[in-house]
Amino acid sequence: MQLKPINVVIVDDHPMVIEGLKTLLAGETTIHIKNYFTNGKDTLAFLEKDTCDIILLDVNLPDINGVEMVGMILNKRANIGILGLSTYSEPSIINQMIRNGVKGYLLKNATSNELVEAISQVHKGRFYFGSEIQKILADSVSQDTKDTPKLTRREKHILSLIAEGKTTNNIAEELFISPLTVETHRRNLMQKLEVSNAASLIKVAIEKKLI
Amino acid sequence: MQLKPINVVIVDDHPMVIEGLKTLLAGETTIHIKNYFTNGKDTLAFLEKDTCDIILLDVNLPDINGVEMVGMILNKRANIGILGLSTYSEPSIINQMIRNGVKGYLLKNATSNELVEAISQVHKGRFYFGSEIQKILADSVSQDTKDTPKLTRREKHILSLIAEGKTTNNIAEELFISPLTVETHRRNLMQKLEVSNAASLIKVAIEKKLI
DNA sequence: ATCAATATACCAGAAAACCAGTAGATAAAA
DNA sequence: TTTTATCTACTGGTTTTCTGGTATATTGAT
Repeated sequence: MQLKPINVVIVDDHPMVIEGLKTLLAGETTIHIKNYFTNGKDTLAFLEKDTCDIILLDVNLPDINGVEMVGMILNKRANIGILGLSTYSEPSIINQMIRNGVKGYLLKNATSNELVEAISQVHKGRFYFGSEIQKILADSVSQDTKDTPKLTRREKHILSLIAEGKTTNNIAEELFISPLTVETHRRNLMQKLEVSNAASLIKVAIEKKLI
Repeated sequence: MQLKPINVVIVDDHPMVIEGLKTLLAGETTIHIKNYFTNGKDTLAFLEKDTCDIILLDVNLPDINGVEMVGMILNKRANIGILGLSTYSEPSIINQMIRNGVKGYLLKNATSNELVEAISQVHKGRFYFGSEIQKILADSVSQDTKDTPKLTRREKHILSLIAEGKTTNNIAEELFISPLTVETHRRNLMQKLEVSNAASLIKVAIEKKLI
């Protein structure tokens, strides 16, 4: 019945992990490990000529940054499903990976069942994020928002106008208020977000999702 | 066998959509529509006292912004799975919703099958994003990166220092170069990203994932 | 009705950023 | 080797932002 097994490529600089994955997937007739690589360069070279269904991609490769790697792979072969792999789980990295197009994420202590489940889900075009990962993502969101100072409606509005590159005078004209008032709001914004200029104001505002 | 149907609450300001959803789900014995609301306030009031498994949440509510709504719901009841619903599909909104914690996203033209599939996947703790949504997300990523001007290594470095709130002089000291040189880089950065001040420089740099 | 929060407004000086134009040094690619 | 890109640096002037104060009108909530 399994005429077409799922072709998987493993990318991880740690040979032990590769062996582990091979063992975990050994019994699965639906999954075929087509190849494995220990760095980004070789993987990309492989993808020049050949392809696969799923790539298990370690986040910490020696040569190429994991996040960029995702983009590069999908640039070449948009229909490969990428499953991120890592030992730890830093929320910001996971977030970036997702934004760049990974279809799933696994910790390296995943069980055989999880692994198979993840691969088959992603192969079906779905996403797979285990419960630990979901928890981590949820925590990172609440953490972001917890120590966010409250901005007034007016402040939020002016903040977004600053982000658009408008000057104090521009904003004053647009809102029919005095430039001096805009200045005050500007100052209050910087004080609340604990920064000392507009550039970092925008950075932390975006980090804290105020824009 | 279905002792515990999945309890679903529908939130949409358009009664027609609510009716449509009720009809589409009518035959499903595994899914029970527990309640429905046409605005955010009522929904939150309901969640004060009662709960459910899944919320089908329209993005364009009359009173509360859809993105914020997600946060508010999860704040009260973290284990409710939220499925975003909308007619159109603006990538940035979908991205925001996901970051705030929706577990899935559906277009309002979804078929009955998709709907049931989405609800049951999310109820199992998985994500559900239909192929259209995945395509939209993928496009938005490639669109972001396609018209991104190339920054030199030095420029990227200085860009990130600007984002940290450092002044031209600070940066010059840190890099052991003339403030005048930093000024030049600064200008080139603004020119490349087509902005006229540091605030918007940071904004578009983050949008284009250069930071 | 009163209190707290918000939005408004001002002065004045210092610091930093922005604009326009130019140009030498170096390093990498054609 | 010539070209191209990058990094470096300058002059001089204008605009904007930042800092440290102060202060009144308006609004929302108790």
